[in-house]
Amino acid sequence: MTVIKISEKNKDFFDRVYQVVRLIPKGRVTSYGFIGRYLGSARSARMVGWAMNGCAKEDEAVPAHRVVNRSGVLSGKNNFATPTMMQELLEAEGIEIKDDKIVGFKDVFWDPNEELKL
DNA sequence: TAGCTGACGAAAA
DNA sequence: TTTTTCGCCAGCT
Repeated sequence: MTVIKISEKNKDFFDRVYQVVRLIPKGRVTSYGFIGRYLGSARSARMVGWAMNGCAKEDEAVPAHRVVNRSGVLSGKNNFATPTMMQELLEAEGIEIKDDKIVGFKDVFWDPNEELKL
Protein backbone atom coordinates (compact mmCIF):
# COMPACT_ATOMS: atom_id res chain seq x y z
CA MET A 1 0.00 0.00 0.00
CA THR A 2 1.13 3.48 -0.65
CA VAL A 3 1.63 5.98 2.10
CA ILE A 4 1.57 9.68 1.64
CA LYS A 5 4.12 11.59 3.58
CA ILE A 6 2.49 14.62 5.04
CA SER A 7 5.36 16.84 5.94
CA GLU A 8 6.38 20.45 5.73
CA LYS A 9 6.79 19.71 2.06
CA ASN A 10 3.03 20.00 1.79
CA LYS A 11 2.84 23.71 1.82
CA ASP A 12 -0.53 24.25 0.32
CA PHE A 13 -3.82 22.48 0.25
CA PHE A 14 -3.47 22.41 -3.48
CA ASP A 15 -0.17 20.60 -3.41
CA ARG A 16 -1.62 17.91 -1.19
CA VAL A 17 -4.49 17.51 -3.58
CA TYR A 18 -2.07 17.04 -6.44
CA GLN A 19 -0.12 14.47 -4.49
CA VAL A 20 -3.18 12.41 -3.71
CA VAL A 21 -4.44 12.59 -7.27
CA ARG A 22 -1.09 11.43 -8.59
CA LEU A 23 -1.32 8.40 -6.34
CA ILE A 24 -4.57 7.22 -7.83
CA PRO A 25 -3.82 3.84 -9.44
CA LYS A 26 -4.42 3.40 -13.12
CA GLY A 27 -7.91 2.28 -13.90
CA ARG A 28 -9.30 3.63 -10.65
CA VAL A 29 -11.10 6.83 -9.77
CA THR A 30 -11.99 8.84 -6.72
CA SER A 31 -14.11 11.85 -5.87
CA TYR A 32 -13.39 15.43 -4.95
CA GLY A 33 -15.15 15.07 -1.66
CA PHE A 34 -13.13 12.06 -0.56
CA ILE A 35 -9.91 13.81 -1.36
CA GLY A 36 -11.02 16.81 0.59
CA ARG A 37 -12.06 14.61 3.47
CA TYR A 38 -8.76 12.81 3.38
CA LEU A 39 -6.96 16.11 3.61
CA GLY A 40 -8.98 17.07 6.65
CA SER A 41 -11.48 19.37 5.04
CA ALA A 42 -14.57 17.32 4.45
CA ARG A 43 -16.46 20.29 3.13
CA SER A 44 -13.84 21.68 0.84
CA ALA A 45 -14.71 19.54 -2.12
CA ARG A 46 -15.02 22.69 -4.17
CA MET A 47 -11.47 23.59 -3.33
CA VAL A 48 -10.32 20.25 -4.63
CA GLY A 49 -12.04 20.94 -7.89
CA TRP A 50 -10.62 24.43 -7.89
CA ALA A 51 -7.19 22.99 -7.33
CA MET A 52 -7.64 20.90 -10.43
CA ASN A 53 -8.16 24.13 -12.25
CA GLY A 54 -4.50 24.86 -11.82
CA CYS A 55 -3.22 21.31 -12.21
CA ALA A 56 -2.33 21.97 -15.83
CA LYS A 57 0.31 24.46 -14.84
CA GLU A 58 1.94 21.94 -12.55
CA ASP A 59 5.26 20.57 -13.71
CA GLU A 60 4.23 17.01 -13.00
CA ALA A 61 1.15 15.78 -14.76
CA VAL A 62 -1.87 15.38 -12.54
CA PRO A 63 -4.33 12.66 -13.63
CA ALA A 64 -7.32 14.87 -13.02
CA HIS A 65 -9.37 12.63 -15.25
CA ARG A 66 -9.39 10.08 -12.45
CA VAL A 67 -11.23 12.50 -10.22
CA VAL A 68 -14.97 12.78 -10.61
CA ASN A 69 -17.81 13.98 -8.47
CA ARG A 70 -19.45 11.73 -5.94
CA SER A 71 -21.95 10.44 -8.49
CA GLY A 72 -19.24 9.24 -10.82
CA VAL A 73 -20.06 11.92 -13.34
CA LEU A 74 -17.32 13.50 -15.40
CA SER A 75 -18.29 16.95 -14.32
CA GLY A 76 -14.94 18.46 -15.16
CA LYS A 77 -14.50 17.11 -18.63
CA ASN A 78 -15.24 20.50 -20.06
CA ASN A 79 -12.19 21.86 -18.32
CA PHE A 80 -9.82 19.56 -20.18
CA ALA A 81 -8.16 20.30 -23.47
CA THR A 82 -11.15 18.76 -25.16
CA PRO A 83 -14.47 17.74 -23.59
CA THR A 84 -13.93 14.19 -24.76
CA MET A 85 -10.39 13.84 -23.53
CA MET A 86 -11.39 12.88 -20.02
CA GLN A 87 -13.55 10.05 -21.22
CA GLU A 88 -10.91 8.93 -23.69
CA LEU A 89 -8.30 8.71 -20.98
CA LEU A 90 -10.56 6.79 -18.63
CA GLU A 91 -11.61 4.35 -21.32
CA ALA A 92 -7.96 3.85 -22.18
CA GLU A 93 -7.51 2.67 -18.62
CA GLY A 94 -10.33 0.19 -18.86
CA ILE A 95 -13.07 2.30 -17.32
CA GLU A 96 -16.39 2.32 -19.09
CA ILE A 97 -18.16 5.61 -19.55
CA LYS A 98 -21.86 5.81 -20.22
CA ASP A 99 -23.50 9.17 -20.76
CA ASP A 100 -20.63 10.99 -19.02
CA LYS A 101 -20.94 8.68 -16.05
CA ILE A 102 -18.61 5.94 -14.91
CA VAL A 103 -20.05 2.47 -15.29
CA GLY A 104 -19.60 0.44 -12.12
CA PHE A 105 -18.41 3.49 -10.29
CA LYS A 106 -18.12 1.87 -6.89
CA ASP A 107 -16.29 -0.98 -8.50
CA VAL A 108 -13.42 1.19 -9.69
CA PHE A 109 -13.67 3.67 -6.88
CA TRP A 110 -10.44 4.32 -5.01
CA ASP A 111 -10.83 5.55 -1.47
CA PRO A 112 -7.77 7.46 -0.24
CA ASN A 113 -8.97 7.02 3.31
CA GLU A 114 -8.77 3.27 2.86
CA GLU A 115 -5.73 2.97 0.66
CA LEU A 116 -3.60 5.71 2.12
CA LYS A 117 -3.52 5.14 5.83
CA LEU A 118 -1.34 7.64 7.52
C1' DT B 1 -12.71 47.15 -2.60
C1' DA B 2 -16.70 44.18 -2.85
C1' DG B 3 -19.06 40.59 -4.74
C1' DC B 4 -19.57 36.56 -7.81
C1' DT B 5 -18.22 32.17 -9.41
C1' DG B 6 -16.61 27.52 -9.31
C1' DA B 7 -14.28 20.43 -11.93
C1' DC B 8 -18.69 19.60 -4.90
C1' DG B 9 -20.92 17.74 -0.97
C1' DA B 10 -23.41 17.47 3.16
C1' DA B 11 -26.90 19.00 6.23
C1' DA B 12 -31.33 20.87 6.71
C1' DA B 13 -36.12 21.54 5.37
C1' DT C 1 -37.06 10.67 -0.23
C1' DT C 2 -36.33 14.87 -2.90
C1' DT C 3 -35.15 19.69 -3.12
C1' DT C 4 -32.89 23.67 -1.33
C1' DT C 5 -29.40 26.13 1.20
C1' DC C 6 -24.99 26.78 3.09
C1' DG C 7 -20.02 26.05 3.57
C1' DC C 8 -15.53 25.70 1.69
C1' DC C 9 -11.68 29.59 0.14
C1' DA C 10 -9.06 31.18 -3.86
C1' DG C 11 -9.18 33.69 -8.18
C1' DC C 12 -11.54 36.91 -11.32
C1' DT C 13 -14.45 40.83 -12.81
